Formats: sequence, C-alpha cells, structure tokens
Amino acid sequence: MIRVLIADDEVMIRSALESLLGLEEDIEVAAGVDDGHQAVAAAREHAPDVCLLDLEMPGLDGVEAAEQILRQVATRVIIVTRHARPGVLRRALGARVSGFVPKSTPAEDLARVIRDVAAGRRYVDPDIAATALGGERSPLTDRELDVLRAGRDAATVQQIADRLHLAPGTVRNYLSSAMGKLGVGTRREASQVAWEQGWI
Amino acid sequence: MIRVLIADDEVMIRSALESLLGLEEDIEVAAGVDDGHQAVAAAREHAPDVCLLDLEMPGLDGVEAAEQILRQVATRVIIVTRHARPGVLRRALGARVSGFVPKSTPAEDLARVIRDVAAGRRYVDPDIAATALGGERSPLTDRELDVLRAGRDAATVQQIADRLHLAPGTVRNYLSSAMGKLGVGTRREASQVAWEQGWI
DNA sequence: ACCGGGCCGTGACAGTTGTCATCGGCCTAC
DNA sequence: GTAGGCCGATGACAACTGTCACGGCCCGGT
Repeated sequence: MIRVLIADDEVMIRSALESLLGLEEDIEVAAGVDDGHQAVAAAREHAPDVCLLDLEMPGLDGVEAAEQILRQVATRVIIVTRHARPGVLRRALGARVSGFVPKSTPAEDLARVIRDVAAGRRYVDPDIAATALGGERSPLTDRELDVLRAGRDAATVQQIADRLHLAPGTVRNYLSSAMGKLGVGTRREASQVAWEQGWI
Repeated sequence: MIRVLIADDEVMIRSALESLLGLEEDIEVAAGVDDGHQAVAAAREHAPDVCLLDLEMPGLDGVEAAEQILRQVATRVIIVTRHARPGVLRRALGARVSGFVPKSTPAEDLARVIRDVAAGRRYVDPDIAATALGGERSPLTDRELDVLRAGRDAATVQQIADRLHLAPGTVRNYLSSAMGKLGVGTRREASQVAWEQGWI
C-alpha cells in the first residue's frame, strides 16, 4: 500500500485527487493539506511514501516545502504545477525531487507516476524536460535577478531600493541592464519574462 | 440520468471531475472540453442537462460561453471559478446562470449542486453571495472602466489611447480620476483593484 | 601586478506618468 | 432653462523612469 500526502491550496482539485487516488487499490491518501507549512508538518507526522506537492502554494512553495521535507523525512516528492517553467524544474531537481508533472496531465496518469516514484524511479514530464534542456541559462547577474524579484510586487523603484537596501539609482541601473539583456522596454516586462523562464 | 458537459482548460482538474462525476449513479459526463468556443459547440451537439463551465478559460470566458449556450440550447449552466469576484457573480446571474461555485468547494459537493441545478433549483455559494450583496457597486464611470480594462495589458498610456482612439491626455485624466476614486497611486493598482472587484 | 567583471553609487538627460485647471459639447433632471 | 454630470481635449507642472557615462570597490584569473 502506497501512502500519499497531497498538498494543494485549491480545495476542489485536492479533494478530487484524494477521492480518485483513494479508489486505487494500492494507494491510500494519508493526508491532504492547504499550504507548504502544513505539508512539512503533515509529512513529519505521517511519514508518507510519496508527497504530491503543488508548486503554487501560499507560504512555502512546493519546492521549498520539498527541501524541508526531504531533509527531515525519508520519503519521495512529486511536484505538480500549473505553469511548467523550465528554471523551476532545475530548482526542483536540485532539491532531490523525484517527479515533476504539469497540471495538463490527466488525473488518470497520476496514479502511474505515483507508483513509479514509490518504486524508486523518477518521472519528469517529457515536454518540460525538453524545454528545460533546450532553454538557456539565465544571462542575468545575481543582483539583476534580485531587483527583478523585488520588482515583481513593488510599484516604484524607491520601494525596490528600500527592500534591497540599495540606492534608487543602482536599482535603475540593474533594471536597465536586465531590460537590455532581455530585449524589453519596461521593468515589468522584464520581471514577466524572467518569471516565465523560471529564473526568479 | 443527468448528462453533464464539463469545460475547464486545466486538464488535470477536468479529467478528475469527469472520472469522479462519472462514478455517480445518476450522472453521466457527455463531453469534456478545453475552452469557451468548444463549450458552445459541444453544448449544441450534445444538448446536456447541465453545463459546468470554468470562468477562466482562453477564448470565451465562462460567462460569455454561458450567454451563447443559453441562447441556443435548452440547458442549465453552473459557473466554477478560482477567484470568486463579486461583480462576476452579478454578470453571471445576468446571463441566467443557475449555479455559481468557487473552486474552494470540495469536489464531493459538486454532484449535489449538479442535482440541484438539474432539478431546476439555483445554487450560489453562500460566501460569494454575501460578499456580492455587501460589496458596493463600482464608483467608476464607464469610460474609466474602459481605460482600466485597456490598461490591464497595455504598457504605456499611448497604447491605451491608440486602442480607445483617444488622446493620451484624456486617458491620463480618466486614469487619474479612477486612481483617485479607488485610493491608489498607480494605474496598475487601479486595474488590479477593479479586476478583483469584478468591475472589468 | 594587471586586467576583467560583477557590484554599488552618482549625476545628468529625455521621455513618461500622474495631477491640476480649464475648456466646450452633450445629456438628464429639477 | 439651467445646473450638474459625463465625455473629450489641451496645456502646464512635478515626479518618476529608463538611459548613459562615469567613478570606486572587491575578487578571481593570468
């Protein structure tokens, strides 16, 4: 019997997967939780064979939760994500994640992936793997990535500067340089591109 | 036997719901599709008893698809949405939609809602209904809403002006006025707020 | 020892954005 | 009929943004 932990902040899909996987003869849903922190706690408590973690969760995201769980519990992790960004796959594999599937995967296939992973194999969605292999590494410097990250939810340059303890001019320079490298005209587009590539 | 059409662009949740609802003795999934246009076509072809439409879909959104379907086919529509914005509920009810549930609803409850709606009753999630009743009507003028809508995916004032065939100064004025009414400092925040309220 | 490169900052400049005052035209309500 | 509201536009102004040039610091490679 494979004991599974499911973490997804969207109740409808989580409950649907719980019911559906529960119907499989060899799978048992040990716990279902809402966010990354709960996932870590539940993994420690139930020590499941496989953890199915949504990437997009409040608090800890899926990869961060995976890192913490794998440090503390002998289990295997599958990351599920809506937007399969190549850089995130790299992050996930770096965190010793065993499986990586987009939500464009039919629910029926999940059971098979869970069995594969429970048996010690790895499973990465072929499309994402191909994109990640083809996609280049970020041409951006660490600091440029920092300002883009901070710029994702900051309205003004001054706010970014405050958050990073930098001078506004410095922030403008990094943004300008990043925008140049990415071939876009505004910092918002730059943040957008960097996010889609999974660089931030 | 209640025949159901499911439209959701996220394969995993759609396939999960198809499987789960298919297990109910009195429910049969007649079709499952990816976007609004396909939903309209499939509804005409299969004439299902109930259409379960995701709000967030490429092409036609759920409410637009509902309008077209209800004009052409004798059926009932349930809108499912991730972000339950009060204004959208108003739009949906205006389109003669019979049910409105957020994705924070457990999948198990969906079958009950479908039966209710198939029996001619209406079902609106109580939380959303309360929010919609309590929430105020938009304080914004039609033109202000136009510029905010156009501003959602335009980078510069000039682009908004071009799209609406207005002078840039006029656009700035509407934006400024809307920003004042909404108590925010940038047009992006204003668009954000208006969107969350379901005004655009 | 000498680059080169990333890092942090300044100053200056043009272009964009947000604010304000003001105008005329068109409706609607009183 | 007139006062008030929304619509479209203009001009002026301050603030913010993006670009460029330039300075200094520190570190790794040669």
